Amino acid sequence: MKIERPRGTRDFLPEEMEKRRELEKIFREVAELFGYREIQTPTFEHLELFTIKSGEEIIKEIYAFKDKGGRDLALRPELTAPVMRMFVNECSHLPKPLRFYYFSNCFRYERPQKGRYREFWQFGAELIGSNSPEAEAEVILLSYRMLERAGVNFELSIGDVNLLRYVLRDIPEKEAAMRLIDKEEFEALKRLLAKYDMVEIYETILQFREIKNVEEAEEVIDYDFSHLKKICEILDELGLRYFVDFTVARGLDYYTGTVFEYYAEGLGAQKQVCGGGSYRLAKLFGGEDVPGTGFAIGFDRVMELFVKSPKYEPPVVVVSLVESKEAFKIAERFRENGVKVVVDVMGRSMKKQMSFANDISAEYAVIIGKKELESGVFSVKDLVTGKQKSVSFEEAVELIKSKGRIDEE
RNA sequence: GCCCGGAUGGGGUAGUGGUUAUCCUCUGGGACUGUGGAUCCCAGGAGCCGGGUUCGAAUCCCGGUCCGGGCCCCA
Repeated sequence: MKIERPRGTRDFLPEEMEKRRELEKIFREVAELFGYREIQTPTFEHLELFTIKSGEEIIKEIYAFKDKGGRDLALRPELTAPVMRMFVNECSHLPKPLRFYYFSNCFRYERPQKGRYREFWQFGAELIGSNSPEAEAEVILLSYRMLERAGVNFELSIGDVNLLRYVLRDIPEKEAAMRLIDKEEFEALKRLLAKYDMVEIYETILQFREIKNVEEAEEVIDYDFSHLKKICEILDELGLRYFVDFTVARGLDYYTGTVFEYYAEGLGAQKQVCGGGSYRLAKLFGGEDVPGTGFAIGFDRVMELFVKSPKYEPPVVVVSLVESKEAFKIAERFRENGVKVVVDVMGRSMKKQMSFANDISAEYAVIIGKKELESGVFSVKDLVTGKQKSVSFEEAVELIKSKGRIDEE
């Protein structure tokens, strides 16, 4: 009986893994260029951390369990809460702003589908200590550059939950209305608002749908847009492409203002590749009321769109006709000189060893027989040209490292 | 949690209520014991799981699991 992978999990073979590392490297480089430093938090936390942030009803979407001491724990379903917990626990005294980035797996108990898995990876960043327009512009810029470098074709929408709260200030069911706006279920929204005789608010929200920038918004509603305007000024100056979209909403009330989302084509129903915004979470977790701004990129979704594939360098094959310990010694000499080599561990004939070298697309074979062992020379065969020559060890290393071709015997 | 569609060697597939389940690829070995790629030969390896119908099920039916797509959700 074969043991299957748990539902919604994946195995990554070398080729896929190399591609993932390549994308990860790009994200890291960009984050570090912005002065962000990597952190890591535990894979599991107290369940409470997540219920405080998101409410009891999220338990059904979480891998929650009791440990042997009866503690209620949960595999992290996201990273903002753990990062803010860490901040409150041990970083409150550090000079602000703090710039952190992370790349970790998260777990959610949901129905898997394209771009959605039960174990998935998030690459994110948090700027802690400020939610000024500059802080928010920086975080948006960082996420923008990361997705850009990854070659993703995306659309960026920037919204303001404060504006929505302002508009909905007299509605008893604010949260529900917010959700409907986020989901763009305007008919249901209309019914909800009609209940409270607030249809004119509905008209205002409908007008929001048409808005593409702050100037247009100012004509629709009397509201202080200076914060958002400042962000837009910076982003415009840098040539970023985005839409102001006030229907970008969040159901939870620790979001304080600016929120943004990135969408990409080609992912089916799961087309959001990144989401972010400003929040006040530190206080919820028992710390001072320090604001933060951050985002999380759905790493696996970006992977679906990430085409660049690093070229795999096959190893040099040491083809041995002598005792294996001699082959091991020679392989070690090459490795000490930075040359990636493999030796036969299958007890194969020379012919088979050559054939294996060919199968893995090796460019060079180093042949070690009695002759070579006695004379101390190395027979290097260029598997691209098919030509071979006898050289010293140093010459062999030099040739292989420079990827030189052997054109004649 | 809901709806739809799938599942045959490691990968890709054919077929059919009835002998030993097709072909390609792959992997290992050999032809060929100091030289790869070509060719040929041999070997390995499969009907998701459980139940039902039937003389007989991989095939039909039901349930489950997993995968894909959509909904819900998306902190």
